Amino acid sequence: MGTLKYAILGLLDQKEQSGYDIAASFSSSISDFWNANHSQIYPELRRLTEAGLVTYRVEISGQVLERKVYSLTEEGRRDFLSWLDEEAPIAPSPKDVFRLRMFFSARLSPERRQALIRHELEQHRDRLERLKEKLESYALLPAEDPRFGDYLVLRGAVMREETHCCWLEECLAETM
Amino acid sequence: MGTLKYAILGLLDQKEQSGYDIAASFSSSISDFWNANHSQIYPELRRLTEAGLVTYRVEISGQVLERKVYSLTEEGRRDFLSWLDEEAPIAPSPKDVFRLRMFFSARLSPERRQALIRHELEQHRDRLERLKEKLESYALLPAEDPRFGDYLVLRGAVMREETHCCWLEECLAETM
DNA sequence: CTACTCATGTAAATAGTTACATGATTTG
DNA sequence: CAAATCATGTAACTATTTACATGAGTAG
Repeated sequence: MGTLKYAILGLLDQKEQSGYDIAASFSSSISDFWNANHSQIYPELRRLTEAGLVTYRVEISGQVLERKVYSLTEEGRRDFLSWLDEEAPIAPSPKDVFRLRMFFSARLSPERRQALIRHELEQHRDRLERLKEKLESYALLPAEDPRFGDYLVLRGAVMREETHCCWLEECLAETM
Repeated sequence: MGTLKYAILGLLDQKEQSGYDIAASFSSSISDFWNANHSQIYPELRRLTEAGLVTYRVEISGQVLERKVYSLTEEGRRDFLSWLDEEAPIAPSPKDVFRLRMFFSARLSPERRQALIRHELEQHRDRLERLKEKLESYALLPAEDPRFGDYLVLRGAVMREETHCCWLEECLAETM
């Protein structure tokens, strides 16, 4: 699909930044629906530069440390906006190792099945707490605010985790 | 992670079957949390055979058409059951192209943003209907039934889709 | 006899992870 | 001065997708 390309173009559309900054975004805000390591980002930035969709200037931090600050070209912005506007078919259901385990869980003892569910539930409750805290920092934003997209997806992530926890609790209850 | 390996071993643990059958499972029941094409399955079955985790016998359908029926070896079953019993750390949030688009959606006109959401919602409502119909065929199963895992994950898939539809409806409402 | 399903594979390309490799800058 | 963070890259491997390739069996 080449989605990484558009994730990067979209971040650069918001503000010019380095590969390192992009990697940092993928480990924080965006990590609730996309991620990529620097080892994937740097080569992609090279390809985007070669394709003329982004350019960079070199900044020096301190005495020598180089920092390549990337920004979109006209063509890059056009490409991004045209991707953003596409009505795509929905993605196949995401892969989920835990659900796979539950699918096969009739082969476990009731005790072990419950232990696995409890372990999963604990971790998802932590994630949910973290997300809720983040969400609080966004009061209800108007739809015109440039950060409205952030708010929508964060709200979606909270709902997703809440439902997942809820499902796990039901699984526990039904196996007791 | 090598999850495909355990998905295949788990299916073979349920009953002996061919690569073709496994591929069919990945396009139906299991597709709500895992999938793989036959081009990934056949090479994996070869590797599992070489590793001594599965064996096969050749069946002939009709006059000549060969069908390799795979089953678990003792070692294969041990390996599968030990994987099944592992308490693993939760997976990173799944990648989701639509959420990525929504994250950037401040760059769209309100009309286009709404059109994208409505398009997504229609498709997820269809998927939800299909899942609900499937779920009806499972009455409440006792936790001891070998098909109880199927029931749990199907219930989880319904909840996941319901929440996703719910989120999309909220997105629509808040942008109007 | 045509279209669909059964059945098995390989090849080539893209996507993604983990490890290797290096060195500067900042903070405590 | 040690540890964390800033900063950029490559190499090797694993995972996944799409396309190529072939042919038998079945139902209408």
